[in-house]
Amino acid sequence: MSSATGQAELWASLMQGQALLADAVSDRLEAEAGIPLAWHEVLVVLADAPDGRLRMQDLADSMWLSKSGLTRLCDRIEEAGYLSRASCPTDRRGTFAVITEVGRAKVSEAHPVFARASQDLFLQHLSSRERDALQSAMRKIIGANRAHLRKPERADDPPQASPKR
Amino acid sequence: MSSATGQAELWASLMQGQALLADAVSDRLEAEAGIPLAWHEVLVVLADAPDGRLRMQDLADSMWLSKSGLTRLCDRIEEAGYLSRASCPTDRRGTFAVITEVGRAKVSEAHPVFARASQDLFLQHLSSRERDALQSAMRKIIGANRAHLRKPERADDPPQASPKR
DNA sequence: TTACAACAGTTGCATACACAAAGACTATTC
DNA sequence: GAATAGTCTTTGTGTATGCAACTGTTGTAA
Repeated sequence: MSSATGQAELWASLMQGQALLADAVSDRLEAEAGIPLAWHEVLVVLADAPDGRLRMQDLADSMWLSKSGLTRLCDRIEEAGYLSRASCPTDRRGTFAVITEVGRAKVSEAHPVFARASQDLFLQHLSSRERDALQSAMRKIIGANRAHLRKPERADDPPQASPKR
Repeated sequence: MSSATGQAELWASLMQGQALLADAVSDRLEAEAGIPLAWHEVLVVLADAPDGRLRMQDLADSMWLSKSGLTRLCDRIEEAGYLSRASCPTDRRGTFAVITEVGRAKVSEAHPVFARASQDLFLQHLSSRERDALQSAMRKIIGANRAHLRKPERADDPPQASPKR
Protein backbone atom coordinates (compact mmCIF):
# COMPACT_ATOMS: atom_id res chain seq x y z
CA MET A 1 0.00 0.00 0.00
CA SER A 2 1.24 3.42 -0.85
CA SER A 3 1.88 5.42 2.25
CA ALA A 4 0.11 8.70 2.78
CA THR A 5 3.34 10.59 2.33
CA GLY A 6 3.99 8.70 -0.86
CA GLN A 7 0.62 9.78 -2.17
CA ALA A 8 1.32 13.37 -1.27
CA GLU A 9 4.68 13.20 -2.94
CA LEU A 10 3.24 11.67 -6.06
CA TRP A 11 0.73 14.48 -6.31
CA ALA A 12 3.33 17.13 -5.63
CA SER A 13 5.81 15.75 -8.10
CA LEU A 14 3.23 15.58 -10.84
CA MET A 15 2.19 19.18 -10.21
CA GLN A 16 5.73 20.50 -9.88
CA GLY A 17 7.22 18.45 -12.63
CA GLN A 18 4.67 19.46 -15.19
CA ALA A 19 4.92 23.15 -14.29
CA LEU A 20 8.68 23.09 -14.32
CA LEU A 21 8.79 21.27 -17.61
CA ALA A 22 6.28 23.55 -19.30
CA ASP A 23 8.19 26.60 -18.08
CA ALA A 24 11.54 25.26 -19.17
CA VAL A 25 10.33 24.32 -22.62
CA SER A 26 8.45 27.58 -23.07
CA ASP A 27 11.48 29.61 -22.03
CA ARG A 28 13.70 27.75 -24.41
CA LEU A 29 11.23 28.10 -27.24
CA GLU A 30 10.96 31.80 -26.60
CA ALA A 31 14.72 32.21 -26.41
CA GLU A 32 15.56 30.19 -29.50
CA ALA A 33 12.54 30.68 -31.70
CA GLY A 34 11.00 33.88 -30.38
CA ILE A 35 7.53 32.58 -29.57
CA PRO A 36 5.93 31.24 -26.39
CA LEU A 37 4.68 27.70 -26.09
CA ALA A 38 1.02 28.66 -26.44
CA TRP A 39 1.70 30.35 -29.76
CA HIS A 40 3.56 27.32 -30.97
CA GLU A 41 0.64 25.11 -30.11
CA VAL A 42 -1.84 27.28 -31.94
CA LEU A 43 0.37 27.55 -35.00
CA VAL A 44 1.07 23.82 -35.14
CA VAL A 45 -2.62 23.02 -34.99
CA LEU A 46 -3.37 25.52 -37.71
CA ALA A 47 -0.50 24.40 -39.89
CA ASP A 48 -1.86 20.85 -39.77
CA ALA A 49 -5.41 21.88 -40.52
CA PRO A 50 -6.66 21.72 -44.11
CA ASP A 51 -5.99 25.02 -45.84
CA GLY A 52 -4.20 26.22 -42.71
CA ARG A 53 -7.46 27.41 -41.24
CA LEU A 54 -9.83 26.48 -38.47
CA ARG A 55 -12.95 27.96 -36.97
CA MET A 56 -12.31 29.65 -33.66
CA GLN A 57 -14.58 27.20 -31.90
CA ASP A 58 -12.74 24.21 -33.32
CA LEU A 59 -9.40 25.74 -32.48
CA ALA A 60 -10.52 26.36 -28.91
CA ASP A 61 -11.54 22.72 -28.65
CA SER A 62 -8.14 21.59 -29.88
CA MET A 63 -6.39 23.81 -27.40
CA TRP A 64 -6.55 23.95 -23.71
CA LEU A 65 -8.29 27.25 -23.53
CA SER A 66 -11.69 28.82 -23.24
CA LYS A 67 -13.16 30.54 -26.25
CA SER A 68 -12.56 33.97 -24.85
CA GLY A 69 -9.02 33.06 -23.92
CA LEU A 70 -8.47 31.97 -27.48
CA THR A 71 -9.79 35.25 -28.81
CA ARG A 72 -7.15 37.20 -26.89
CA LEU A 73 -4.40 34.73 -27.70
CA CYS A 74 -5.21 34.96 -31.39
CA ASP A 75 -5.26 38.74 -31.10
CA ARG A 76 -1.66 38.65 -29.96
CA ILE A 77 -0.55 36.15 -32.56
CA GLU A 78 -2.35 38.09 -35.26
CA GLU A 79 -0.66 41.29 -34.17
CA ALA A 80 2.66 39.54 -34.56
CA GLY A 81 1.64 38.64 -38.10
CA TYR A 82 1.61 34.85 -37.76
CA LEU A 83 -2.08 34.45 -38.34
CA SER A 84 -4.95 36.37 -39.79
CA ARG A 85 -8.68 36.14 -39.47
CA ALA A 86 -11.08 35.47 -42.27
CA SER A 87 -14.81 35.40 -42.13
CA CYS A 88 -16.62 32.22 -43.02
CA PRO A 89 -18.45 32.55 -46.32
CA THR A 90 -21.19 30.08 -45.46
CA ASP A 91 -21.90 31.27 -41.93
CA ARG A 92 -21.20 34.88 -41.34
CA ARG A 93 -21.20 34.42 -37.59
CA GLY A 94 -18.10 32.31 -37.95
CA THR A 95 -14.47 33.35 -38.16
CA PHE A 96 -11.53 31.37 -39.38
CA ALA A 97 -8.09 31.69 -37.90
CA VAL A 98 -5.71 31.29 -40.82
CA ILE A 99 -2.00 30.79 -40.51
CA THR A 100 0.02 33.22 -42.67
CA GLU A 101 3.10 32.44 -44.70
CA VAL A 102 5.17 34.15 -42.05
CA GLY A 103 3.40 31.96 -39.53
CA ARG A 104 4.28 28.81 -41.46
CA ALA A 105 7.87 29.92 -41.63
CA LYS A 106 7.84 30.51 -37.89
CA VAL A 107 6.45 27.04 -37.24
CA SER A 108 9.15 25.51 -39.40
CA GLU A 109 11.69 27.37 -37.36
CA ALA A 110 10.10 26.73 -34.00
CA HIS A 111 9.03 23.14 -34.28
CA PRO A 112 12.52 21.63 -34.34
CA VAL A 113 13.40 23.82 -31.38
CA PHE A 114 10.39 22.50 -29.54
CA ALA A 115 11.17 18.91 -30.46
CA ARG A 116 14.72 19.28 -29.28
CA ALA A 117 13.67 20.92 -26.04
CA SER A 118 11.12 18.23 -25.42
CA GLN A 119 13.74 15.61 -26.07
CA ASP A 120 16.41 17.23 -23.89
CA LEU A 121 14.25 18.25 -20.99
CA PHE A 122 11.69 15.48 -21.00
CA LEU A 123 11.93 12.32 -23.09
CA GLN A 124 15.67 12.01 -22.66
CA HIS A 125 15.27 11.23 -19.00
CA LEU A 126 12.67 8.52 -19.28
CA SER A 127 13.12 4.87 -20.03
CA SER A 128 10.75 3.43 -22.56
CA ARG A 129 8.91 1.62 -19.79
CA GLU A 130 8.49 4.88 -17.97
CA ARG A 131 7.20 6.52 -21.11
CA ASP A 132 4.65 3.80 -21.63
CA ALA A 133 3.53 3.89 -18.02
CA LEU A 134 3.32 7.66 -18.04
CA GLN A 135 1.30 7.63 -21.24
CA SER A 136 -1.08 5.05 -19.92
CA ALA A 137 -1.44 6.75 -16.56
CA MET A 138 -2.17 10.13 -18.08
CA ARG A 139 -4.64 8.65 -20.53
CA LYS A 140 -6.55 7.12 -17.65
CA ILE A 141 -6.54 10.36 -15.71
CA ILE A 142 -7.79 12.29 -18.70
CA GLY A 143 -10.47 9.71 -19.32
CA ALA A 144 -11.58 9.79 -15.72
CA ASN A 145 -11.82 13.56 -15.66
CA ARG A 146 -13.21 14.05 -19.11
CA ALA A 147 -16.55 14.88 -17.58
CA HIS A 148 -14.97 17.88 -15.94
CA LEU A 149 -13.86 19.14 -19.30
CA ARG A 150 -15.16 22.08 -21.26
CA LYS A 151 -17.80 22.71 -18.67
CA PRO A 152 -17.01 26.41 -18.51
CA GLU A 153 -18.32 28.79 -21.12
CA ARG A 154 -20.74 26.27 -22.49
CA ALA A 155 -23.91 27.99 -21.44
CA ASP A 156 -26.17 25.16 -22.45
CA ASP A 157 -28.21 24.90 -19.32
CA PRO A 158 -30.07 28.16 -18.92
CA PRO A 159 -33.33 27.08 -20.57
CA GLN A 160 -34.60 30.45 -21.56
CA ALA A 161 -31.53 32.53 -21.20
CA SER A 162 -33.25 35.89 -20.94
CA PRO A 163 -31.31 38.00 -23.35
CA LYS A 164 -33.35 41.11 -23.17
CA ARG A 165 -32.79 43.91 -25.53
CA MET B 1 9.56 2.30 -30.55
CA SER B 2 8.36 5.74 -29.75
CA SER B 3 7.08 7.31 -32.90
CA ALA B 4 7.13 11.03 -33.37
CA THR B 5 3.39 11.12 -32.93
CA GLY B 6 3.74 9.07 -29.80
CA GLN B 7 6.12 11.63 -28.41
CA ALA B 8 3.73 14.41 -29.20
CA GLU B 9 0.90 12.53 -27.58
CA LEU B 10 2.93 11.86 -24.49
CA TRP B 11 3.71 15.54 -24.14
CA ALA B 12 0.12 16.54 -24.75
CA SER B 13 -1.33 14.03 -22.34
CA LEU B 14 1.01 15.10 -19.59
CA MET B 15 0.10 18.75 -20.09
CA GLN B 16 -3.61 18.12 -20.42
CA GLY B 17 -3.86 15.50 -17.75
CA GLN B 18 -2.14 17.59 -15.13
CA ALA B 19 -4.22 20.68 -15.93
CA LEU B 20 -7.44 18.72 -15.93
CA LEU B 21 -6.60 17.01 -12.69
CA ALA B 22 -5.56 20.19 -10.91
CA ASP B 23 -8.73 21.92 -12.05
CA ALA B 24 -10.96 19.05 -11.02
CA VAL B 25 -9.42 18.73 -7.59
CA SER B 26 -9.43 22.47 -7.02
CA ASP B 27 -13.06 22.76 -8.01
CA ARG B 28 -14.05 19.95 -5.73
CA LEU B 29 -12.07 21.40 -2.85
CA GLU B 30 -13.70 24.75 -3.37
CA ALA B 31 -17.15 23.22 -3.60
CA GLU B 32 -16.85 20.95 -0.58
CA ALA B 33 -14.48 22.84 1.70
CA GLY B 34 -14.76 26.39 0.49
CA ILE B 35 -11.11 27.07 -0.29
CA PRO B 36 -9.08 26.85 -3.48
CA LEU B 37 -6.23 24.42 -3.89
CA ALA B 38 -3.56 27.09 -3.46
CA TRP B 39 -4.97 28.10 -0.07
CA HIS B 40 -5.04 24.50 1.02
CA GLU B 41 -1.40 24.10 0.10
CA VAL B 42 -0.33 27.17 2.04
CA LEU B 43 -2.35 26.18 5.09
CA VAL B 44 -1.07 22.61 5.08
CA VAL B 45 2.54 23.78 4.95
CA LEU B 46 1.94 26.23 7.76
CA ALA B 47 0.05 23.73 9.87
CA ASP B 48 3.01 21.37 9.65
CA ALA B 49 5.56 24.03 10.45
CA PRO B 50 6.77 24.42 14.04
CA ASP B 51 4.55 26.89 15.86
CA GLY B 52 2.37 27.11 12.77
CA ARG B 53 4.57 29.83 11.35
CA LEU B 54 7.05 30.31 8.55
CA ARG B 55 8.97 33.22 7.11
CA MET B 56 7.48 34.48 3.88
CA GLN B 57 10.60 33.56 1.98
CA ASP B 58 10.60 30.02 3.30
CA LEU B 59 6.94 29.66 2.52
CA ALA B 60 7.55 30.91 -1.02
CA ASP B 61 10.28 28.31 -1.43
CA SER B 62 7.94 25.54 -0.27
CA MET B 63 5.27 26.69 -2.64
CA TRP B 64 5.34 27.07 -6.32
CA LEU B 65 5.15 30.80 -6.30
CA SER B 66 7.27 33.91 -6.51
CA LYS B 67 7.68 36.15 -3.50
CA SER B 68 5.30 38.72 -4.86
CA GLY B 69 2.78 36.06 -5.77
CA LEU B 70 2.94 34.76 -2.24
CA THR B 71 2.43 38.23 -0.82
CA ARG B 72 -0.88 38.59 -2.66
CA LEU B 73 -1.96 35.04 -1.95
CA CYS B 74 -1.32 35.56 1.76
CA ASP B 75 -3.23 38.83 1.59
CA ARG B 76 -6.29 36.96 0.44
CA ILE B 77 -5.94 34.15 2.94
CA GLU B 78 -5.33 36.65 5.70
CA GLU B 79 -8.43 38.58 4.74
CA ALA B 80 -10.40 35.36 5.03
CA GLY B 81 -9.01 34.98 8.54
CA TYR B 82 -7.07 31.75 8.06
CA LEU B 83 -3.68 33.26 8.66
CA SER B 84 -2.15 36.32 10.19
CA ARG B 85 1.17 38.03 9.85
CA ALA B 86 3.63 38.60 12.64
CA SER B 87 6.88 40.45 12.50
CA CYS B 88 10.02 38.58 13.34
CA PRO B 89 11.47 39.72 16.65
CA THR B 90 15.07 38.97 15.75
CA ASP B 91 15.04 40.39 12.23
CA ARG B 92 12.70 43.25 11.65
CA ARG B 93 12.87 42.83 7.91
CA GLY B 94 11.21 39.49 8.31
CA THR B 95 7.55 38.59 8.49
CA PHE B 96 6.02 35.37 9.64
CA ALA B 97 2.89 33.95 8.16
CA VAL B 98 1.07 32.30 11.05
CA ILE B 99 -1.88 30.00 10.72
CA THR B 100 -4.82 30.97 12.93
CA GLU B 101 -7.07 28.67 14.89
CA VAL B 102 -9.75 29.18 12.30
CA GLY B 103 -7.14 28.27 9.72
CA ARG B 104 -6.29 25.05 11.52
CA ALA B 105 -9.95 24.18 11.70
CA LYS B 106 -10.27 24.82 7.98
CA VAL B 107 -7.32 22.57 7.22
CA SER B 108 -8.87 19.80 9.28
CA GLU B 109 -12.02 20.19 7.29
CA ALA B 110 -10.36 20.56 3.91
CA HIS B 111 -7.62 18.01 4.06
CA PRO B 112 -9.86 14.95 4.03
CA VAL B 113 -11.75 16.49 1.13
CA PHE B 114 -8.50 16.93 -0.72
CA ALA B 115 -7.36 13.42 0.08
CA ARG B 116 -10.64 11.99 -1.12
CA ALA B 117 -10.60 14.03 -4.30
CA SER B 118 -7.02 13.00 -4.99
CA GLN B 119 -7.99 9.40 -4.44
CA ASP B 120 -11.12 9.52 -6.58
CA LEU B 121 -9.78 11.58 -9.45
CA PHE B 122 -6.17 10.46 -9.50
CA LEU B 123 -4.79 7.56 -7.50
CA GLN B 124 -7.87 5.42 -7.95
CA HIS B 125 -7.15 5.05 -11.63
CA LEU B 126 -3.53 4.01 -11.39
CA SER B 127 -2.09 0.61 -10.72
CA SER B 128 0.67 0.52 -8.20
CA ARG B 129 3.17 -0.09 -10.99
CA GLU B 130 1.88 2.97 -12.78
CA ARG B 131 2.21 5.00 -9.61
CA ASP B 132 5.78 3.92 -9.16
CA ALA B 133 6.65 4.66 -12.75
CA LEU B 134 4.95 8.02 -12.63
CA GLN B 135 6.73 8.94 -9.43
CA SER B 136 10.08 7.94 -10.79
CA ALA B 137 9.50 9.70 -14.10
CA MET B 138 8.44 12.94 -12.47
CA ARG B 139 11.34 12.83 -10.07
CA LYS B 140 13.74 12.54 -12.95
CA ILE B 141 12.10 15.39 -14.81
CA ILE B 142 12.24 17.61 -11.75
CA GLY B 143 15.84 16.71 -11.19
CA ALA B 144 16.73 17.41 -14.78
CA ASN B 145 15.06 20.81 -14.72
CA ARG B 146 16.04 21.82 -11.24
CA ALA B 147 18.49 24.30 -12.72
CA HIS B 148 15.60 26.14 -14.25
CA LEU B 149 14.00 26.50 -10.85
CA ARG B 150 13.60 29.59 -8.76
CA LYS B 151 15.69 31.57 -11.16
CA PRO B 152 13.26 34.47 -11.18
CA GLU B 153 13.21 36.85 -8.24
CA ARG B 154 16.20 35.21 -6.67
CA ALA B 155 18.90 37.82 -7.08
CA ASP B 156 21.40 35.30 -5.80
CA ASP B 157 22.12 32.56 -8.26
CA PRO B 158 25.03 30.78 -6.70
CA PRO B 159 25.89 28.04 -9.19
CA GLN B 160 26.40 25.47 -6.49
CA ALA B 161 22.83 25.15 -5.41
CA SER B 162 22.51 23.78 -1.96
CA PRO B 163 19.59 25.13 -0.04
CA LYS B 164 16.45 23.18 -0.60
CA ARG B 165 13.95 24.98 1.54
C1' DT C 1 29.71 56.71 12.92
C1' DT C 2 28.87 56.62 8.28
C1' DA C 3 28.60 54.33 3.93
C1' DC C 4 27.03 50.77 1.34
C1' DA C 5 25.83 46.31 -0.36
C1' DA C 6 22.75 42.51 0.42
C1' DC C 7 18.32 41.10 1.94
C1' DA C 8 12.93 40.65 3.16
C1' DG C 9 8.78 41.88 1.90
C1' DT C 10 5.42 44.94 -0.58
C1' DT C 11 3.61 47.62 -4.38
C1' DG C 12 3.01 49.47 -9.43
C1' DC C 13 2.59 47.86 -13.79
C1' DA C 14 1.80 44.59 -17.43
C1' DT C 15 0.19 40.06 -18.93
C1' DA C 16 -2.98 36.31 -19.25
C1' DC C 17 -6.96 34.01 -18.21
C1' DA C 18 -12.15 32.85 -17.04
C1' DC C 19 -16.84 34.15 -16.65
C1' DA C 20 -20.75 36.82 -18.03
C1' DA C 21 -22.89 39.81 -21.13
C1' DA C 22 -23.20 41.81 -25.49
C1' DG C 23 -23.15 41.90 -30.57
C1' DA C 24 -23.80 39.79 -34.86
C1' DC C 25 -25.88 36.48 -37.35
C1' DT C 26 -28.79 32.12 -38.52
C1' DA C 27 -32.65 29.04 -37.98
C1' DT C 28 -37.31 28.23 -36.49
C1' DT C 29 -42.04 29.04 -35.49
C1' DC C 30 -46.34 30.84 -35.84
C1' DG D 1 -42.29 37.73 -42.57
C1' DA D 2 -41.69 39.41 -37.95
C1' DA D 3 -40.74 37.57 -33.37
C1' DT D 4 -38.08 34.18 -31.03
C1' DA D 5 -34.62 31.02 -29.99
C1' DG D 6 -30.03 29.36 -30.76
C1' DT D 7 -24.97 29.83 -32.25
C1' DC D 8 -20.28 31.95 -32.82
C1' DT D 9 -17.18 35.33 -31.46
C1' DT D 10 -15.80 39.43 -29.09
C1' DT D 11 -15.75 42.70 -25.20
C1' DG D 12 -16.12 44.19 -20.09
C1' DT D 13 -14.81 43.02 -15.55
C1' DG D 14 -12.41 40.71 -11.99
C1' DT D 15 -8.74 37.62 -10.47
C1' DA D 16 -4.11 35.82 -10.32
C1' DT D 17 0.61 36.07 -11.40
C1' DG D 18 5.53 37.70 -12.52
C1' DC D 19 8.99 41.27 -12.88
C1' DA D 20 11.00 45.50 -11.58
C1' DA D 21 11.19 49.14 -8.54
C1' DC D 22 10.74 50.56 -3.88
C1' DT D 23 10.93 50.83 1.54
C1' DG D 24 12.91 49.52 5.41
C1' DT D 25 16.55 46.55 7.82
C1' DT D 26 20.88 44.19 8.61
C1' DG D 27 25.77 43.28 8.33
C1' DT D 28 30.24 44.88 7.23
C1' DA D 29 33.98 47.71 6.37
C1' DA D 30 36.12 52.13 6.15
